[in-house]
Amino acid sequence: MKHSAVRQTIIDTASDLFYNNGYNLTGINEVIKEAGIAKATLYSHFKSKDELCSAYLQHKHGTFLEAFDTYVNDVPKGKKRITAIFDFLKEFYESEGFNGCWCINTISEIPKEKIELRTEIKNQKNEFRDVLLNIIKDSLPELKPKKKKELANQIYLLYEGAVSESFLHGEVWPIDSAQSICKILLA
Amino acid sequence: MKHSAVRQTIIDTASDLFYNNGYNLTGINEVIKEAGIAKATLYSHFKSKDELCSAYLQHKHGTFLEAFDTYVNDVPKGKKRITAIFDFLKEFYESEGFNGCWCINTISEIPKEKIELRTEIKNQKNEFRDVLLNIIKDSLPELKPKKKKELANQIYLLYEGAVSESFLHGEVWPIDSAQSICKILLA
Amino acid sequence: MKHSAVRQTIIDTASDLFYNNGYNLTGINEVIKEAGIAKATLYSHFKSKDELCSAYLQHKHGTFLEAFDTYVNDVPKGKKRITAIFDFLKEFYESEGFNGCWCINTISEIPKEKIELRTEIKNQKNEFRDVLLNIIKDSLPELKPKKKKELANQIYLLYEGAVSESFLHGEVWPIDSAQSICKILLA
Amino acid sequence: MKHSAVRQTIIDTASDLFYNNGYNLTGINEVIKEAGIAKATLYSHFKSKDELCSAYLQHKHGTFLEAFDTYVNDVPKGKKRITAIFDFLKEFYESEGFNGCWCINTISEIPKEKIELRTEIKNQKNEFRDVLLNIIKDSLPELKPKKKKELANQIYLLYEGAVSESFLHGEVWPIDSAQSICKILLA
DNA sequence: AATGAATGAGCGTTCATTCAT
DNA sequence: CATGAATGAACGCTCATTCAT
Repeated sequence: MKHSAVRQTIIDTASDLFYNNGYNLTGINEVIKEAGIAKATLYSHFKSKDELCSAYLQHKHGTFLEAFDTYVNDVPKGKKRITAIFDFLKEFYESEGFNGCWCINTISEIPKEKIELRTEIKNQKNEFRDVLLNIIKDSLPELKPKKKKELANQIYLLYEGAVSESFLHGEVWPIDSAQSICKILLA
Repeated sequence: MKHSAVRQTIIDTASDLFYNNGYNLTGINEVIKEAGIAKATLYSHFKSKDELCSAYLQHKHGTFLEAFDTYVNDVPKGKKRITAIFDFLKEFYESEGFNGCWCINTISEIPKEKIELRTEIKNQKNEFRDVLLNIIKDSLPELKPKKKKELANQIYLLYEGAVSESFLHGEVWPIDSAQSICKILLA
Repeated sequence: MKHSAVRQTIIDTASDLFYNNGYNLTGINEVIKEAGIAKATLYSHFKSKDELCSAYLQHKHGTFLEAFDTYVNDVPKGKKRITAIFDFLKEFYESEGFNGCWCINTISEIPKEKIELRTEIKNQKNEFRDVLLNIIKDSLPELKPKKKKELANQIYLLYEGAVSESFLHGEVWPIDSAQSICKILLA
Repeated sequence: MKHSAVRQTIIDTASDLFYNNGYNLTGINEVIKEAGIAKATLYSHFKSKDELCSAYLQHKHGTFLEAFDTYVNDVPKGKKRITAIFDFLKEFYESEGFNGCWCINTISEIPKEKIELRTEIKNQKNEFRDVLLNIIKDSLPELKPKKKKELANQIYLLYEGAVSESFLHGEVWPIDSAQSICKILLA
């Protein structure tokens, strides 16, 4: 197996385990056993569990953004596309293995001193806000720049709240609620 | 020192440590050292770390609800009181030691099998929604019952999102954003 | 409750727990909880768990000897009475809560240095051998003294083996086997 | 040191300690200190103390059976070989570190729920009975099968009783007594 | 590049016992 | 005389990481 293929196997395996069972609750031994590799192999690809955590976050982020873009861009521009953001979330919520937001989950598990991981998480969220802003720019070009940014932040806030709360309660209403608020904001 | 006083010392100490540094990242040894008690003393008051976790969650919830009620009920009834919810949050955010939501933080740290803790967390959130609903009933009696409940859920969602996001970014804008949306909903 | 009554309650409770669940596996807390007394009350009656262990052994021994005497002396003198020893054991084996020999069980659980407990156990066994010897003297007066003693030791050995092995296997055959050997010895 | 060598070192060390000082009275810390290994090393070889206990029992059993076979098969076939069983036991009793029967000792120390260990112990005893039966088959082929099995059980019972009692009293007479009974049975 | 045995530090928990009240 | 809160020491066990091969 190619070097990079092993690396990807590790990331995929770790991602599933970290996301499903929690970062601290998943031991290195579990990862290597599931990935079918030796312990030192893991440490030759990632110099610490934290570094693997970083790779996990990036992997989830990349996969998410791709799925998100694909879904949303498939919807006609305009307000429809904006509210489709929450349709996407509903699908995400209903998909097998939904476990809330990896960023929120992970930030609770790591000590404050681990600046690099916390920065990674902030960056992801900021990038997601940019993605939302671009969708707005595309879909609602008539809005003033300031208004666009404000709306992006609002939708971001609703989205994040809906992820957390639908997960916490195990119920879909927070997503519906977020979407209904979104429609009001667009009115 | 009275028995119940020791118990409260343990809860206070554990609460600070769990909330500031994380539940799993805080060892029992740290709690007893900080509380100045022996390990067996802790275990005579709480039969497991999980039980102490439960006490921690309840302590935070109780303290929070009291401060919340005091603050909000001090504001004249009506829309003012509703939007004051986010003024309270801003004070909470700016207070020393703000570390986001103990529920969201804790639920990320515990395995799925720990039903009791997860139930405790859900109950707290539902109770908070009820508190919001009662404020609405008090402040906006003219609304239809269904509308009241819907509004309570919306404000709950905004509040929760604002807590998480202000903490994650270390910035106040999510609270402002939530409040501005709230005002729109009340318009 | 009278002082001595409390003491007896403790001994009875501890005896049941030590015998059924093992000496080391039974904690002081379990004893006091079951006996319905305070911890310091126990320690006012027994200055250590070892001392309670001693009382437990003596209690079992006394109860046993009484039941044994009653049973055996009810059988007509002669060889019948000797072999009835194993009928008694069969009843003991079949009684609820049979858990082998408290001496053998306990001696495995305590460190070699605890001479007092080990002596207590040896004394019990020697006393039991004397009891057997007396039964033989009573039942088979025609035997020579040396033969009596030899027979007592043999029956003792068979009895002890039968207790241990019936318990270990959870089967009655070792008692039958012991009895059949006994009959040969008497022939 | 080879992997399997470390494993054997652990078993040897644990066996000495468990057998001499008792299973519950011997902590894992004592085992690793004596074996000169790290705690996690022990747990990489045995996933629990119980599993180590199982290895200890098997080790004692194996060593015992080998010594037993060697000794007994060195004696000419016939009644001599049968009674030599107790000569072997006398040597065992007189050997340094004799501490009774590991099975009897261990079964007193473990809770009833530990079925696996209790089964292991029963199996060892049954295997020993089979060994005795085979010696009888070899040595006294003229006996009827039923008689052979009966005799095996009787000798087993005498042997077990003699082990326990010689250990308990610290005296050799139970072995002599058992052997004398054995001779009667063979007469 | 890959292995897996070995580690030191720490985990949550339980014990028999003491002592101020 | 009885209480029960508090203790220090030890328990069995798991962790992320290293290093000789």
